[in-house]
Amino acid sequence: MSAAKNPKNGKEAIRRENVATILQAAEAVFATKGFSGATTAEIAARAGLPKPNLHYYFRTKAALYRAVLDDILALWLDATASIMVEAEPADALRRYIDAKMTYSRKRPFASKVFANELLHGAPAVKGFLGGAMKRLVDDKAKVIEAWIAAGKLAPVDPHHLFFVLWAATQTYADFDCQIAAVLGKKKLGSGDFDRAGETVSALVLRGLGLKP
Amino acid sequence: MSAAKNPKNGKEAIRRENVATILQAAEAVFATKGFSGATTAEIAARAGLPKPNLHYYFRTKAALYRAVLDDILALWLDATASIMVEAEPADALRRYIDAKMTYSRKRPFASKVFANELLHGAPAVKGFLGGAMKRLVDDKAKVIEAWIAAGKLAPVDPHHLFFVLWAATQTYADFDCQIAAVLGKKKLGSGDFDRAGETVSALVLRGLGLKP
DNA sequence: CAACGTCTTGACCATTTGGTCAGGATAGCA
DNA sequence: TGCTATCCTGACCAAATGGTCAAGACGTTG
Repeated sequence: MSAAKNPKNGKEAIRRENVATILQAAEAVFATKGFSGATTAEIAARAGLPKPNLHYYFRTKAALYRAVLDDILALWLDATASIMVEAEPADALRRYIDAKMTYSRKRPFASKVFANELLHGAPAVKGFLGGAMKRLVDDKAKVIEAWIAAGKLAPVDPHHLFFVLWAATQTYADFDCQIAAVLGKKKLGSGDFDRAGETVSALVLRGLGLKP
Repeated sequence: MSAAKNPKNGKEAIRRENVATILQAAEAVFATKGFSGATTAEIAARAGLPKPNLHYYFRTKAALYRAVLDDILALWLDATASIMVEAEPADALRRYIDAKMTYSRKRPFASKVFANELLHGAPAVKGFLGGAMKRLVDDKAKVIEAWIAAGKLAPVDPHHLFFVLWAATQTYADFDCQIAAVLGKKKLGSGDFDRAGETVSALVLRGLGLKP
């Protein structure tokens, strides 16, 4: 096995590692500073690399931003896995809320970068929103409608249900500092996220006529 | 009555008008570009003034941002008016949701500026969050708890209830482009906001054991 | 081991941008 | 009418920042 084919050694490994390091640093900086506020110098410093080296891997700041965003979009499409006709509604929704809440706790930077992108009109992901994401949501909305038609769920607009679920879960990542401040804490702990998940689940499930 | 005391004429009126125009332009630009992405040149252009004139009224970009933010914080503290012990829970909550949703529809820029500020760690409003806002929310949380104690409401963590309500209503201002894209529309119309308000109200009220 | 392609980096550049300044215009007032 | 305070603005500047470049280091391969 040549080094070129073994990802653990050689230049291929160097590239892989550096790209990963840069993406991670970039996600953090874009999350806390926004696209315009982030500087390539800061990202490079956080990645522990000289700036020109960063530009060697990603020619422009915009290209780096796109790469970070692409990573995040991939995450997005997964979480809905539990929503399928065969599943028990209460179970599926509980799982979905839990998945989204976990994502907010574990990948807050990703959520923030995405939120920031949306806030500014989604210049870089408009295509995704109206394309892959719309198709996915339309699809899952049909599942909800099927549940309603089967009398398993109180009538509700499925799309708006999703908007509420996204908002209620992502708010704990995006606006964590507000929530922490109002709760009188310095930072949110896993206990807060548990409580949040329970509250959202209880509200939504009972709101849909299901047993929490 | 001297001109100086009559706000409709004279230099005082000029100042008032220019300040208002600048604040409005700034709110729009800060909302769509963020603090770092906004340029004083663009704000000035939008306000129809030369840049140095803008700096005449607001010495620095940061000062202008603070002024915009202060306007927004004032709005924030009002919406909760309907939450009081004497009120009927279902009625009060419906009103609150409606007020927040209206605010999302009518003042989307304000919501976005605030969201942007929170996303970036609230450097400029941390004091407000842990101060006036925390006190207000703690106060309103006691009202919710009183309702629960009186058996008018299913048990729920009052703070997290508020977080969910904020998220569910503000998402229609902050992330409008995502919602529009998923709904297959160019822009959200008042019909969408109506439907959103109904959905949130129905979910939350039933979720709290109330009649929607 | 030599030659080649990939990676690394200090120094540098052009542009953007927040902010300044000096002097002119204008409103209010004696 | 003339004096003062406020308002307006074209021209300008220093700092920050995205991006470049040329030269050197390093791993890989024939």
